Amino acid sequence: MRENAAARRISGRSAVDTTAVRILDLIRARQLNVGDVLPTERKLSELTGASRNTVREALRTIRTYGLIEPKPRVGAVLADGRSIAIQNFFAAHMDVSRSSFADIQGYRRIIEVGIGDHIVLHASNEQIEALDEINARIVTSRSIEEAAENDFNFHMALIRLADNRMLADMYSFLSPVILRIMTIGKERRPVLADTKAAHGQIVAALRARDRLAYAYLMSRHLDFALRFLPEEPASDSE
Amino acid sequence: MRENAAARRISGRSAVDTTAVRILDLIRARQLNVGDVLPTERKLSELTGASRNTVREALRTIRTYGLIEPKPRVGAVLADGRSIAIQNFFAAHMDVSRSSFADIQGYRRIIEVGIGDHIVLHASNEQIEALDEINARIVTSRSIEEAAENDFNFHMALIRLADNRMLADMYSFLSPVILRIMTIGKERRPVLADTKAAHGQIVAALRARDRLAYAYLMSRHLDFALRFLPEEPASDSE
DNA sequence: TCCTGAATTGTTGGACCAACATAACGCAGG
DNA sequence: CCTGCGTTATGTTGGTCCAACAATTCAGGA
Repeated sequence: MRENAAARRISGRSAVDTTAVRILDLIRARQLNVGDVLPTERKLSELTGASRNTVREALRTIRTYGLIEPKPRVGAVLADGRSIAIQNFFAAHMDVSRSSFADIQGYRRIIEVGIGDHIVLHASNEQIEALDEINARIVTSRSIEEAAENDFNFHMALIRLADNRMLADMYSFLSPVILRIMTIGKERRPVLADTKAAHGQIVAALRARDRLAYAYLMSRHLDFALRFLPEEPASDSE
Repeated sequence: MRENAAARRISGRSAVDTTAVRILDLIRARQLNVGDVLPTERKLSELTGASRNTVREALRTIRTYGLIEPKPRVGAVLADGRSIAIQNFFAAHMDVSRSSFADIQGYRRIIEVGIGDHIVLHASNEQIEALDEINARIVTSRSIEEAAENDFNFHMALIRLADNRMLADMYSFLSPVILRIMTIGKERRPVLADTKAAHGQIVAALRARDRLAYAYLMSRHLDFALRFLPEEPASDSE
């Protein structure tokens, strides 16, 4: 145990860090994949020579990365929690509230116009049809909140067609703010049919694989929404 | 204490999670900034009603986010370890999902191509000239890291011309990973003159206010970079 | 200036709990 | 007597807590 501490000192890292590295090495060495289980904490304690508390702190680190999900009775399960982990990272580091509505809408515009090329080139006809289905739900909304949610779902489905996890993660991270923007917009101008029509045109452009039309229509659609937003920044959500 | 744990169980979260949230709330409530110190673990244990081990696990989570750095004798210090934290985060995930690099490059492409319109319409000639200046520094780089940094600075300057806070925040958030991608790319193919030339063409397109040329050149530039990324990136460094 | 002591994190070992899965057991019915 | 089923005992595991010691660092006094 004492020489363990010495080795730790040499490597410059704490026992928890070295333990975390060892566990990650173990995962790599055993070629574990998502769904496989890690040895129990007590076993890991034996394997690494560290105490169970140290192992737990190391596992906590790996867990924060979204790589494992502990399951009682069976052990830690290799997970694919990348999305959630990224969202937590964003939440911990970025202060969305300091951005203005215009900023976020501008960001959306760059993104949603920008993904047009990829969608036109790679999306299947079925996927595009599915967009129509989602779009149809907007006019059935019973409340403004529900309408905003349906609106967001349409745009989120579009984002997903871009086939880029980072993008999807960022969007779901921003979803509360975007929903808030949409809600405010619909409060000021509650014409769901117009929104549905605009979405419909966008889908039609995709169906025709017309990237220029898509870019134009999407850009106009988002600009239009911006026109009905107040100047204030996105203060306190939730 | 026992009923405390029970209440936590009911709230759906673990004691560690709620403790982490409470500590983050504490940081926010006290308006703590980088360099300020958190209460000691024992104090936090009293404040949150959780045991010291639980507090330690919560602190470990926050630490993994790079928000604090523990210092013996004084307590945890609010830190700006974002870069390292994000690098570690992606390093931990590269082994699992190899598509991360492609994801990020795809994201960059959407963004950097997408901001062309705004730059062409709103950037001043002086701002565009400044890009040339930044670009010139690339060939003076003395090391690969410095070259990557100069490369990134050029792209970051472009992003800033988009005049969108959310965008700039996202980019600086991702900067550690982008820098790493650039470093790897330059290690494989260290031709700085080519990069400078590609950047120069992009700036020329902006100067001519030619948005189509910009989109084409930028898209090609980023695709080109992607071609020199390994299939299995980020094999253990340091 | 140097040194002692105190405070704090780092680490360890141990303990208990709740949840859960499995094995062992007992009982009714054939 | 055997078989099948429901029930109970048992063991394992993560979650939490406690007490103790080592290592480090700083404050303050000799």
